[in-house]
Amino acid sequence: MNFSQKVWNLCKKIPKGRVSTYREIAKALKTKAYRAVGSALNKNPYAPVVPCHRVVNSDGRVGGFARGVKKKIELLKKEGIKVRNKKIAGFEKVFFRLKKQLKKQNL
DNA sequence: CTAATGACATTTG
DNA sequence: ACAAATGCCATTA
Repeated sequence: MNFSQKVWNLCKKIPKGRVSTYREIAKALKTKAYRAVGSALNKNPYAPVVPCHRVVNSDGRVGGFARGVKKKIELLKKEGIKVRNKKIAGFEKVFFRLKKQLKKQNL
């Protein structure tokens, strides 16, 4: 499994109404390649399969999106996440901690 | 193999 | 708080 494959796999596990960060994904993969995570998501061929719009920057900003940041924000709002000025409202509340949550999910 | 790039993160001015 | 510069890792040319 390639790095990108792992990234997409983790992205799929982000529940609706929650967001994660590139940094957390990288950490979950035991690496610091958050840049590579972003790149992988950018070129992700499983557009509808992988909810890549739920991945944001570590400081709570929405970051970028292949089809336009605006689109990403719209999608997030549809999921129930409030976005103000390109920033996630209650970021800490909707933040999905990959490491912990995945552990609970697996057991 | 070397160089350049990016949906980032951190530090500095 | 904002903008710019630097570092980072995987991918791609």
